[in-house]
Amino acid sequence: MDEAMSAFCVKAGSVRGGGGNGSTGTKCGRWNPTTEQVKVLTELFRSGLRTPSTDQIQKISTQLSFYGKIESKNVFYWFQNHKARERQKRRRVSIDEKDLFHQEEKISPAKHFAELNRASDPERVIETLQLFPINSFGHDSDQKLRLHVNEFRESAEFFYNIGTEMEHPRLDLRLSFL
Amino acid sequence: MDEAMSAFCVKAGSVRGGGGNGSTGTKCGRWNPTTEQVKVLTELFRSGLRTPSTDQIQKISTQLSFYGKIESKNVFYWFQNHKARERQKRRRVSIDEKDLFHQEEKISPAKHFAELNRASDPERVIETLQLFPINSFGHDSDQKLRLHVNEFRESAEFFYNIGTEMEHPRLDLRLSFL
DNA sequence: TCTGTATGAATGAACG
DNA sequence: CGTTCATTCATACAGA
Repeated sequence: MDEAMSAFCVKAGSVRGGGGNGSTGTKCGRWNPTTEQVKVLTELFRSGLRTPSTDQIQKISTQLSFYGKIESKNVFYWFQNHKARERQKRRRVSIDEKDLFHQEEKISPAKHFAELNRASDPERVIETLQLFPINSFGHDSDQKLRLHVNEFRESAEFFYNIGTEMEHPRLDLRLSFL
Repeated sequence: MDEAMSAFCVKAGSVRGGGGNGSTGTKCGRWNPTTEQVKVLTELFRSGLRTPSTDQIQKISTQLSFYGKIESKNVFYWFQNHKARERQKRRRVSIDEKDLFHQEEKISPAKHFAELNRASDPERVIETLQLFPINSFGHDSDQKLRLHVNEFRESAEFFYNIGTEMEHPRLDLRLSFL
């Protein structure tokens, strides 16, 4: 536990861009992204960006600051978390699906669809994302600014013996006291 | 926020395994554990299980699915919350105790006792709990098997160390699709 | 019906 | 990167 905990409050009132965020008073202490910020970040992620470089983080942060207070580390963490959670979720769901046949489907296909939908995100991960430069200040050097390609692997991983695969692992959860 | 807020449960409202579920028709929208499920989870927790591994979560989830609809993430969240709240409560109590010098019992002694009692669980936390080793289908190697793809060890450690002064090119992140 | 509380779910932050 | 912690949001449910 790092007990440093600076905790600087700031939170410019409720300047929050425009989206909802009606949630709370958004005190302070930790970054609370505006809907616009989330939107952009999500879109970048969906575009394939998973591990932005320091430069990219810097740029993204700068741009997002337009919508509200934000720091580089926020962007950094956002991507770390988003990526990690996408994987974690995928892992868990896929596991559940195998167990589904158990008592599955006596319910509307809608539900099944919903679950599948959530888990079926195209695995296409474009590690390289083109952050289109614009000549915002006229004298922009107009350089293409190609963001280097990160290695994308994701090969070896998951699917470790979930218990020798299938047929009900048949282990007893009915603890003695039940 | 999260665009994928799907999952309309429908909860066939019938399958409930062992009866119980005194709750109700349990519509859905969020997991509503049956009394049996809570019982098992609680017992596991009391046994010392605090942070089940992914494997354990799967197994627990599978077993609990007998009592009703449940997903891995539900188990995951359950332990996460339970642990956090126990900790939170404990902290609260200790704070209150110090507060006693100033406040001195505004609440009935009974209630206070109850809280203290509940929070005073032997700190012994068996982080690793042998999940019912019933010699079911045995070969559950239970190993972590974490493949550490060591690439760049710590290259991307944030800390906005923009390093070599590369003047950040003005590029626009306002994606066209926004 | 309204309100307070318990708890499921989500996520920012950070650790190992 | 996977995991864990802290805090907060959202909702089911009990009591008044």
